[in-house]
Amino acid sequence: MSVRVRFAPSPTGHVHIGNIRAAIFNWLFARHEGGAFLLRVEDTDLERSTPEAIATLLAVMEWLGLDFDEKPPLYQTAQIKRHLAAAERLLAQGDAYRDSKGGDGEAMVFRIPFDAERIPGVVEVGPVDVPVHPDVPVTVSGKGVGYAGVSAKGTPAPGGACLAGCKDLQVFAADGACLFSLAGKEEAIGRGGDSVTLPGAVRLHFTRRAITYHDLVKGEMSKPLDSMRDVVIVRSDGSPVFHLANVVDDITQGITHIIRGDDHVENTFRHIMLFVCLGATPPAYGHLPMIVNAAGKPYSKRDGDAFVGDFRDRGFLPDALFNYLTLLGWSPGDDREKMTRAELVEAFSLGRVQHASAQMDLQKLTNLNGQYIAELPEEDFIARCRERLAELDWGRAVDESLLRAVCQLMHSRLKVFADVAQWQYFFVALPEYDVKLCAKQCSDAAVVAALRSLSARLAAVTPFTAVAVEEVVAAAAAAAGLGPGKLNQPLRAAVTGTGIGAGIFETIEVIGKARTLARLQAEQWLALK
RNA sequence: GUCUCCAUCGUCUAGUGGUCAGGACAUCGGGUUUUCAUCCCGGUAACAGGGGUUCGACUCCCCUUGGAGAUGCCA
Repeated sequence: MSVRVRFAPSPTGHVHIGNIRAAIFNWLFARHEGGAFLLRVEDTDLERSTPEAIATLLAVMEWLGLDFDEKPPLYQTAQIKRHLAAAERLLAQGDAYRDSKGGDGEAMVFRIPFDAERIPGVVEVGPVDVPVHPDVPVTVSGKGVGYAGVSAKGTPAPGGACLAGCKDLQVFAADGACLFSLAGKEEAIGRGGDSVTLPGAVRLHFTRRAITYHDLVKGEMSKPLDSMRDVVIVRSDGSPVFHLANVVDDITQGITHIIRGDDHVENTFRHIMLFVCLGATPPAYGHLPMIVNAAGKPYSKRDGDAFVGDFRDRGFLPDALFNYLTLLGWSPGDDREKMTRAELVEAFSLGRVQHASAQMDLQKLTNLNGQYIAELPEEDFIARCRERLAELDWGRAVDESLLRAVCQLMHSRLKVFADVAQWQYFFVALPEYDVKLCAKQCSDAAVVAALRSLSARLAAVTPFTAVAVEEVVAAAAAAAGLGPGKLNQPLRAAVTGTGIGAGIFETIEVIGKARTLARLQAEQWLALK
């Protein structure tokens, strides 16, 4: 059977970086295997799943080049009938029951099957004894076994298990008397509605069973059935719960491999049971480690820079972000880091995915982005800069030849497109001056005199080239008794207002004679001292 | 509390019993006809702790510590 994977986000308008990483890994896996990558829009939260939010989701995927197969995508809200039908089926089979605990009406609850052996991966662990607190009566019913454990301090600690977790259950009192034995009563209690309440019990004895599966990333996984509870699948208001909807949709879409975040490992055990009880073969699972913030904590709504759109807005290239994200929690096994899509598709495998969570490193992303920008063809680079500049009020109608000259000069040092905002001095008549910098660079009397002498000297320079300017500046510095190069930074401050940039003579050539002279003569660099 | 998962430089990672524990980002120092960046060269920096198993553990097992997730009507 060919591989079919899916990305199933709930569209909220803000696609989280962790979610999109899951999408990327699914996409990579599908492309590597030559399978299908499907999209499912889990739009059950009507409040947040607006048409705009869905459009944002699709735009982000397109931006990152995450093309999906079998359009249009599956919309979860359109599947409610299937979800509910599945719930009815479970109810009819005795794999679910109605319960009113906690809700207004009756919710529907999936029962962990007592004959759990029919679930692939369920194994018998062996007999165990669990101490219980005598102050809290033990209850045994179709909803499970209720009891209180004993904490380290000897106080009652909340406990409980699904009925299937306690095969061959026997309940004992302090004097050793057997208060209850489940053997032979499974049917009457499980589906018949019988229940018993047993005060004074101190010990539970039963055969422990566990459900296991092989995780494509983490390896063998196991969970004792007695640490599981039955699962609500339909709310008391009649709406399907995530667990049901998710599994039913995966069956509908014929998903063979589920690759998702670590936070779902716990759900996997019950999802496998749901698949089997709905007559489907459980898919293979692979759980990706989470991406955490700089503090090592999971990203929350409070963390500003965790949305994909934010990275796009700050001027990261989609290929750079894509590449960087593949490196979070995965590596090709050799020292390669900067890799093309084709190389990533070729090298990707779930077995090489990390088990532990990864921290986002903005500096490394930025560095990688700089590498991608450096490789951009000149025309492409210029186009992106123009687009970016158009967002700034002084960058809206820039001269084309000036723009090209600036781009050529600055290309190698741009790491993020948002930084073109610092190019103001190339385009305006008078730049904004860094007061502290000017005070530092242009306070010396000899420097000031040399700078003043420069406008006359420079006025005579034709053509106004970097080489010619350099000669003149060197001469001016020498005439003022300044060492070679000592006038360079003061000149930069006086002409550009900043202390950083490309070579000063090249920069001045691009700025041009007229504006250079005007800035020198305006003496803002001095007035602001 | 209980259950599940996790643990190599500051960060991302390589490593599947024998390595001077490698690379990248960051950082520090030097160079590229003395800004910043690029580029080049070099340095600092890690196996969470304790027990085992073994001739020999980063690597296998156990415990502790720390972190994350789950614990019936969020997804």
